Amino acid sequence: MSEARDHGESSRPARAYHHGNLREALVACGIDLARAGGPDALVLREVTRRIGVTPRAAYRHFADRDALVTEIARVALSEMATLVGERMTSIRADDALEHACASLRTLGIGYIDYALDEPGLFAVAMYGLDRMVLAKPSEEGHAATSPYAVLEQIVSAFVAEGVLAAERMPAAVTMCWSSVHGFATLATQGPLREVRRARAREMAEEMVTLVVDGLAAGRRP
Amino acid sequence: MSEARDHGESSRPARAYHHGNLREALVACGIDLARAGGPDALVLREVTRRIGVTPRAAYRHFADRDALVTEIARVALSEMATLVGERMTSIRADDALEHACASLRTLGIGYIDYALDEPGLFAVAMYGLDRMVLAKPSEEGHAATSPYAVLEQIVSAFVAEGVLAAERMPAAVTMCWSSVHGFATLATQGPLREVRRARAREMAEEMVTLVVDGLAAGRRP
DNA sequence: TGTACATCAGTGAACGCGCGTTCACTGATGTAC
DNA sequence: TGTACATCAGTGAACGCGCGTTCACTGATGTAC
Repeated sequence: MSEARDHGESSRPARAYHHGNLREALVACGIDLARAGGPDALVLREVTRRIGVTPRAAYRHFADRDALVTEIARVALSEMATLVGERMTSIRADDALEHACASLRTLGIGYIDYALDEPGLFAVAMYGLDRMVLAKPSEEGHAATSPYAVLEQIVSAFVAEGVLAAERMPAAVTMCWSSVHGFATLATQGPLREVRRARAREMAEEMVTLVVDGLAAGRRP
Repeated sequence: MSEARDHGESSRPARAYHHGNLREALVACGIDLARAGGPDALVLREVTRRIGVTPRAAYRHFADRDALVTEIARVALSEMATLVGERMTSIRADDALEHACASLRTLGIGYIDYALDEPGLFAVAMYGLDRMVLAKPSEEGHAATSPYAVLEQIVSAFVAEGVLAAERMPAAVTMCWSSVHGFATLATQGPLREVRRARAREMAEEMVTLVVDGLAAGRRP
């Protein structure tokens, strides 16, 4: 809900020739299509058709369809990050371990919630996920934006609290991400598609709890 | 490797008109295409082209493209089940808990191995996964064929051994499946695509170990 | 053992569709003087 | 303040592609008698 969200057609009287902000309109409309039908529905011609502009016009703003898809993936990813980020700020906890647990829960549930609420955008977001991981957290200034960097940070807190062996950290990160991503995928595009939304949320919460508790209870004698 | 695997063109002199076993040839060739490029590469016209038969001929054996895709998903799923099943038979363990742990590891790693070895077929298999879950294990006679049923059986052993609370079983099943499926998806179609195969296998083993150990160490005081 | 005929398993050509992308263009905008 | 002109942001029509699917058909096969 943070970026370009309203259609160009509504904002201005739409001058005959120069649209004004066609690029933003293309992205906004692309988001609508992606939301409704995932990556396959993100058809360049349909986007221009809806805006009431020639297909060719899109090429003034994007090199090709792929560039548009990538841009929308970026927006979706940042929407998800915003959702998680907002929830994260309201976490209050007494000790550090408790805080880490709550953060991990919030991150996992947030990831899944976004997928359940916006399955189409979630599917497109996976398209742009590549750079999310490959960029090392230390390399980028705004590490906190990337969900993956946030995950690493939280799990490292478990290590700092002596609850998780340092050498197990990579595996723990992988497990957290895989389980949450896997659930989101199964519930969104896979066999759990038929499960009612409310029930899916319950299942997600139980699963995330199990993951987090498993990690927190790993204290060695 | 269990079902139809060789091309029709190689097996017989290929009579001019009647192909002989076109249906099997369609499936075999479809598998080749799916293996090479996933669901999108599974193009009906291309299949018939390769076999050297009119597109129309396919409709003698399949209602439409979707029926062919479904059939290939079924084959892929059964290949995966076979792979896991074979590995499962060679498990030896002293006590029941140890056996359950080894089984769970084998199942998880097998699932991921199949995805890593056959990413295209894995992607198509997800297409046919729906019925795998929705069919309750008790309802079907050959419950052991479905990976999901096997998973439920193994996890229930953890409950029987008093290591896992009965009310947590559904969440545990979900977690196992999600983490393994999520990893397979990330490593196959997602951001972990770039990771070298050997490294991906290492990561998978570490992660599965973490999951299984977490479940086994859940003994309550 | 030979023939008639129903059935089976393909042919060959075409339909309509919608896509991404490219062509040479023209109308609108804003800046220099 | 007015005009010339470069630049920007679109138009409109078309290209080639490949897909899934349907038409009326014909050659091969096997069974009944």
